[in-house]
Amino acid sequence: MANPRQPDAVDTILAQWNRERPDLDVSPMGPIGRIKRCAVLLQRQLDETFAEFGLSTWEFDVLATLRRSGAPYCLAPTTLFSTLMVTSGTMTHRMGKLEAQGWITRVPNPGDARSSLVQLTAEGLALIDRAVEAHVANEHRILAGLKASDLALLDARLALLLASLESPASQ
Amino acid sequence: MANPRQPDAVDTILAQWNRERPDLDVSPMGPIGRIKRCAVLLQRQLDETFAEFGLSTWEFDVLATLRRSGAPYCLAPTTLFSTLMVTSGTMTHRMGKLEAQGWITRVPNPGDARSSLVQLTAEGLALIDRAVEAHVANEHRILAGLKASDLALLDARLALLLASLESPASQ
DNA sequence: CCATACAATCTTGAATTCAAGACAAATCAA
DNA sequence: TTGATTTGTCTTGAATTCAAGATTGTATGG
Repeated sequence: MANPRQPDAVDTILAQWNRERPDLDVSPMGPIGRIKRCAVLLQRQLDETFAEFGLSTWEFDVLATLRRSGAPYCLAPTTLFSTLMVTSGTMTHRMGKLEAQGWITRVPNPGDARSSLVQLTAEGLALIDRAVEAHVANEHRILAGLKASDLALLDARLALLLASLESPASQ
Repeated sequence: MANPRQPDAVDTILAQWNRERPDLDVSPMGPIGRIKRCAVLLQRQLDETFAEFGLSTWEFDVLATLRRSGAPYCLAPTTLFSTLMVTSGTMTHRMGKLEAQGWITRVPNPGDARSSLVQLTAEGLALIDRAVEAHVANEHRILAGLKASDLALLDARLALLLASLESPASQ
């Protein structure tokens, strides 16, 4: 009926479970397994472009978060770690590394003496502006194998799922 | 025109980039960012069920891979780490932990003295059989917020993307 | 048979992450 | 004001992972 497609790794997993545990309806493993596997494979390809700029994924993520926040490219650590879905301890470690590289500096937070603010340096800004151009081009290349209509459908349904996962009810 | 939906974290990111770098077409960040974010949020919810059985994700993954391979639940380390997309060193470490827990044993490989085979113990088999039932139920619950038709569309397009990412041409 | 290449696994050291708790500053209640 | 609570960040220690190289066994070509 619909388009036949080439089998992927998840089809194999589903077939194995259906043989071994026919009492279970393992169909949710399809989308969940594919999301997980796509995430890993996508990440590997994104990393290659980051590496061309001497960046790891997490370095790119922090610099990009500061960049897209707009001038003066300055955010509180709490904003950064909640946006990036990591713990505060992880963020402390990341800021130390990025500061040592000269890509960010800490500036005092006039409104709250418990924290500093994190700001892109001129070097950090120049780097992330170049890196994000290559990154976006890379993403276009990675998705070029899909028709625009399929990509739009995929994105719309991912948005539904993400909204469901982000809603408090699902916690 | 189409269904309005509630905005998610990725909508915010796209809006920020469009404001800061209107020269870039950042639309691929939509699906790629959503896949990454869904993967993280899904994983957190899956972990809660694994924890009920005293399992971490990677422990579940190894035991489940052995289980779905069928009797005698026995695979070579190379099969395991390529299936699970980790390095051989990671697999060595994992096998040590699982063996210490008594969930797997190593049996000699009659065909190749360089390797042993890894086999589920009776305890490991009983554990993973119970855990996978809860895991599948949990996955059903997690996806219950989506209509079946949306889920089917999502899965079909994810399969297209995954096939594209798994094909050698995309490496 | 031997040398060479190849394959499977393990070891080592470094990087990254988190959870839990420590600590200081801010906020709130009275 | 003062004490209690909350908030923001950092520290510590353990867990997990990978890359690179070491080790051992297998296959292959003379």
